[in-house]
Amino acid sequence: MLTIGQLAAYAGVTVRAVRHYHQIGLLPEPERDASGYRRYGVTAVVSLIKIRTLADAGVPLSQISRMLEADASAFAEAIRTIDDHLRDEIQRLETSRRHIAQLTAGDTLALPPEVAAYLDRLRSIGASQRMVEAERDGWILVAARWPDRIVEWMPGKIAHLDDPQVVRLYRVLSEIFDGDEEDDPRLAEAADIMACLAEQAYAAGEVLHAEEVDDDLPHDLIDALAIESDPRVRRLRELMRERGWSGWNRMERLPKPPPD
Amino acid sequence: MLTIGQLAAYAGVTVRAVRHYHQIGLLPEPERDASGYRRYGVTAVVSLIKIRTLADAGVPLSQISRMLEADASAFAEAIRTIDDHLRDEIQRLETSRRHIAQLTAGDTLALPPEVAAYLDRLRSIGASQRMVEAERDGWILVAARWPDRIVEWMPGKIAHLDDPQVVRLYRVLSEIFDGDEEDDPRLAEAADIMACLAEQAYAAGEVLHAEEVDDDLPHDLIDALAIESDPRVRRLRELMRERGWSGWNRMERLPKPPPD
DNA sequence: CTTGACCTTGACGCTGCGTCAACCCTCCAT
DNA sequence: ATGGAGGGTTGACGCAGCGTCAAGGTCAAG
Repeated sequence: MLTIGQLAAYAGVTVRAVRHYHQIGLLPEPERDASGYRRYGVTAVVSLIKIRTLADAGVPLSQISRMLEADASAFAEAIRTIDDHLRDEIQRLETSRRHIAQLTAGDTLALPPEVAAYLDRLRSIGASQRMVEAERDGWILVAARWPDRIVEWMPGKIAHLDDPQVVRLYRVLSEIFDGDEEDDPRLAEAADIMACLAEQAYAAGEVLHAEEVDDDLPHDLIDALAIESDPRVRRLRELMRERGWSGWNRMERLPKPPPD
Repeated sequence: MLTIGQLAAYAGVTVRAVRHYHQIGLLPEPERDASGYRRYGVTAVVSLIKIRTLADAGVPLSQISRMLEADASAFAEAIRTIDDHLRDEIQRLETSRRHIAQLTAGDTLALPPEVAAYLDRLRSIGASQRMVEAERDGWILVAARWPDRIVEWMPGKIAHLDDPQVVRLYRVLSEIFDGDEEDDPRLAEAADIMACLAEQAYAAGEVLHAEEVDDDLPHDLIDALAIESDPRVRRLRELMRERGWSGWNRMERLPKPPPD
């Protein structure tokens, strides 16, 4: 007659595990001796070894009792099911590994490398750290909504940065937002450039029409993000409105210039 | 301002997950509106997306906040650690898959194929189902203790089954244990054969010496197993004792024939 | 006014045990 | 006889990451 410790040692498991198997009814509780100790016969050893064999192979404890009673075909079927689960789990983890290999701190987190390249380019033309971070967060919002299309958009965006007007715009905006003047006169200059760029884009037919995008939320969020990160964006929007454009990131020509 | 449902939908997670992140302090609790609803700003969206990006890559939630604040080198280090864990986990599961592929119902469970072959051979020479199952359980005990050495022992064991005496022995034992006679006369015949075989083995120097095996427990268990599966084994042991042999599975010549 | 879709907190469930806590039993050396 | 080490006993919480009720309060629309 064996004690629980001897049984566990023989089968290569912990005492706690054996008690757990009792609790869930996987291994029957044995008789107790006079002092209340569990006393095991050899059949318990054999059962426990079988249980561990299946458990080590990845069979969930809840299915082991069924499998020990199953006939060959039911057993094989159960094995297939479990193997499928294992395969799925391995795939999941391997996907995780591939993802994690792509991760870097800072700009590239939650963004495809194309966008990271765009942000690097932004920095190199003189955009401030704050500016780049704000852009990054905006693109994170876009990437979450259109993870595939964003990659198509980036080449155009990057090319756009060759335009001296755009460079000037980002520099001016950087200066404005790095300063703390409530009503910086350069806001007007920025608005002028943006209106001019919008005009060019409109002339080239590049302004998005409402139907092309199924969902306004990302743009609204980016708006909110910009305002949250610096309230002077609100003033910038007003200035754009005066110049006949509705927004600040997704521009639309206002139906009528408001009489002032 | 977004509700929790809108926030969750945008980031592609469940509402429950967002609340969980609040609970563990991963995502800060936002302000509440007049009715007690949580109201989220855009920064929460960006944070949540970053959190999901890391979580989807297999980063444990408990480490995500640290990683979001880490510099590039600490981040990379953390990534390595997590990747190592993922690799280990994948290996574990792949090991499980290899194990599970080997599993079959019945005889081969918890036994190497060599032993299964031995058991098949046993059946083919006329051993009864009960007999084979008892042998199987015994070998399970042995395999648990000496998983490597058992494979070396099997060829000899299988060859042993070519001996007509052994065949006769198993048939007689099968008949005895399939019947229900308390004191079957064939027990004596079985004992005679076993004694004879023991004599041959002893002469060939094949009897194990006590020092060769570091551990008696498996043999003791097999003894107990046999007695548990059929009490008449006890009688068989007595008969062996009368013939000058100590045991029934691991035999030793008794020091002196007891004067009767 | 009702209905249905959201929101709130609180709590248990899952998987397979690890790890106290607080106490009892046995055996061995002194 | 005694004391301590090394067993055993039940009971309970903890872990990871949420899913899933329960039992409500709120909001927008018909």
